[in-house]
Amino acid sequence: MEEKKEDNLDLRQRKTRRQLTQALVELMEERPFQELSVTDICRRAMVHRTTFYAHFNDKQELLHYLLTQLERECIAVCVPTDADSPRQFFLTAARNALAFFKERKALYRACLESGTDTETRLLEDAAAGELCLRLSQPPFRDALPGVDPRIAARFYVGAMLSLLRWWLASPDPVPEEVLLSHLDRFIPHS
Amino acid sequence: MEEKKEDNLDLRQRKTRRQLTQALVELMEERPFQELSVTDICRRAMVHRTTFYAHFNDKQELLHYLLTQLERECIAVCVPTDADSPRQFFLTAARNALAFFKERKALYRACLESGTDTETRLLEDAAAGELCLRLSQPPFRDALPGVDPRIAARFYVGAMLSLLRWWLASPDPVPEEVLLSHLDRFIPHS
DNA sequence: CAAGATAAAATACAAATGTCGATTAGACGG
DNA sequence: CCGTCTAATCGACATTTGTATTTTATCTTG
Repeated sequence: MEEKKEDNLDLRQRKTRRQLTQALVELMEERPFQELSVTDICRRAMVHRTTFYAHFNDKQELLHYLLTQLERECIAVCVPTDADSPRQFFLTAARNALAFFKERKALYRACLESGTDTETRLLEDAAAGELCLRLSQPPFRDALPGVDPRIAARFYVGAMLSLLRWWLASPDPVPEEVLLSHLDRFIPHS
Repeated sequence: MEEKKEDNLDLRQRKTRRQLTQALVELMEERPFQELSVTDICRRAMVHRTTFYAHFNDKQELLHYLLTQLERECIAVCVPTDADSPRQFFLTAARNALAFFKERKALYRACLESGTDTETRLLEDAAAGELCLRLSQPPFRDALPGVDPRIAARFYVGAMLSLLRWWLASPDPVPEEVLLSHLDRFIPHS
């Protein structure tokens, strides 16, 4: 709703946003997002309901806001700082992502079960953007001649995230190393 | 909600379900799903609101119902009947899927913009299941030694669908042949 | 076709949603 | 520190949601 820089917001606004997101996180650990009402969230956050509507149009928008922050954290954590090939870059990112989500399984599950899986969509766009950027810049620029970096980025990010979703949702998941070794195998060396 | 065989439902039930789904399709072409109320849908469908709740718990459940039907159609249309290798199988399926969604862009967009992109999630599960099944049965069973078919299926289906989403959402999409030639390149020959 | 089953409609209700305008409290700059 | 600006609160309101109960209409089966 608000499109401001987020940092130069009024102190009061940042405070209520923190209270609301915090309340949402707490409540999502108790019961599925679907069953939460705006009234519930406001009660928990000790924020007046009209104030909620001054910030977000509905509860999904609050969730979206929360997940955008999470996504930023994910990108920051997972993108490798050093890699000598696109292949290496991607494999390291995949390994990092696996670790990142393994520790956030609870929140992740809660979001998936909420029906609106905005998380992976947000993440997909952000990650594909990041990878695409790398593929079209100096270090890796000429490593893949004739390949559209946007297509390559979407392809591999989509593959990885789909695998990740499946792995996180599986009641009896394949061992992590098996997953990684398959990834290693599916990605060409050139 | 109802888990019956769908065919042997009471005539009256099938009728109201058709009316409701039809009304939803119509309304989604007028404005985003989010802005539709159960009351709206019932008014358009000429079905009493309490009857709606006898069939579905909320409007997302109706959407889910609609998309499940669409997904069945998609699988039926896209899965190749003949293919002599996993590689060939997948490439043909991808080509078919591209054509299928190109003709349903409007509905697809409407669903994506609705916030709940249950469509692609449903489709991902169904398609991955289908591919996995093929990869673990006679014709292709031994084509990929040492590969877990579930992992391979998720990987390639995820890649394809992510690309598809990007392609459909792009205001100025890459030519279809370019997309397909990249796919051809990204999938190993073995 | 008639009897019994059951889905749809009608009515009513408590709770939640989304939006007002008016008032109070707090943040920020000079 | 004080004046101004603006966010948060309050109270109220029309609408929507989800459910329960009763009545009416329609399908199915023998």
